[in-house]
Amino acid sequence: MPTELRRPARTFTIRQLCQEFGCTPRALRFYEDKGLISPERDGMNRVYSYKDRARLQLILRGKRVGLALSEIGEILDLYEIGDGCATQNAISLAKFRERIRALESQRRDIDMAVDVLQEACSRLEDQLKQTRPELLEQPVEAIRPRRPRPGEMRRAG
Amino acid sequence: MPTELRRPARTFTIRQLCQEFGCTPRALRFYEDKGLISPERDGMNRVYSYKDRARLQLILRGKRVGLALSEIGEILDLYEIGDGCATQNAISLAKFRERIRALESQRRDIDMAVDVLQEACSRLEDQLKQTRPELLEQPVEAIRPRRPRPGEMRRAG
DNA sequence: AGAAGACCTTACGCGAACGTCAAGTGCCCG
DNA sequence: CGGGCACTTGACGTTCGCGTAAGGTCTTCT
Repeated sequence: MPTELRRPARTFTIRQLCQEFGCTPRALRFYEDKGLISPERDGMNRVYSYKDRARLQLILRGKRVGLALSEIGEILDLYEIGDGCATQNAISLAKFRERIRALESQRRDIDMAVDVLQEACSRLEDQLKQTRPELLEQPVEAIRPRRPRPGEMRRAG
Repeated sequence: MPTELRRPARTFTIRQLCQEFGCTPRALRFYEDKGLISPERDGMNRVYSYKDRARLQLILRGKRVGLALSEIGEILDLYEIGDGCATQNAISLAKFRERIRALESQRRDIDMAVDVLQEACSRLEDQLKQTRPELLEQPVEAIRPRRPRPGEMRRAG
């Protein structure tokens, strides 16, 4: 089975990856600046491989769960090690175990937050059913560009 | 049943809450500045009630799941509404539904991240078992204050 | 030829969430 | 009554994760 059939050796432009994952070119270049991805070059232009794409996916996932880019970098490095320094690996291992515990605790937080929000939604629904049932099930922007409230948020940007 | 037995009407100083929840006085004042908590005063000093404490807990939970302080503020406000403007409530409802979806997706991300990390841990363990089995099961700091690596992270703070 | 895109680099800017002084107040303790 | 501690209010500094010009290169279309 020829290699180009097993995996078409496809490459991606920066724009393509951005569209696929919903991020900006600036962000990708920023990640590269931080050493998280290192695409090939065609002249000046960046050329991303499947591997780069996979890394990007991990980066974005990590971000969404609140990892800092530096932490994501450590995790990504792991896949390049192979025969690295044992002490270093031991440190990584301990760190990752900590990370796992943190993530699991975070998952509990999420569950609780969802509960809170869902209870809040029920209360709101009840109220709306009694007053303005036609406003239910609307997407956010279909409702109205909110007028300025008096005591909204004191100095928030 | 007298009230002071049902709930001792206890209050907290800023330091006490900080110790309990592992944050700094600066952070608490910052949240207050943003309108997320409004403790009473004894002269100049802040006096936190059980209610304030509960709000703080929600704030920190929200933070850990990646909510911005402004979003946390909206959620907290909900518990003060009662008979608020219906349109406003409808907007809140839609927003919260969105938030719930986001959180559930985030939960999936966490599950995947945990998988990644756990797989990574297995690989590291295998390697260490073959090379330096005595380093296993150590907490991070018991191992060694890491020596400076050459190509660590190019410009990360 | 000229204009339009898609890419590049450099560099300054920004908002969020605090950290970190500096300077003052109130209260207890020896 | 001086010292120390916990608290206060500014006000400026910092880090992270990019956004946003400004200007240059290369290809491609008309």
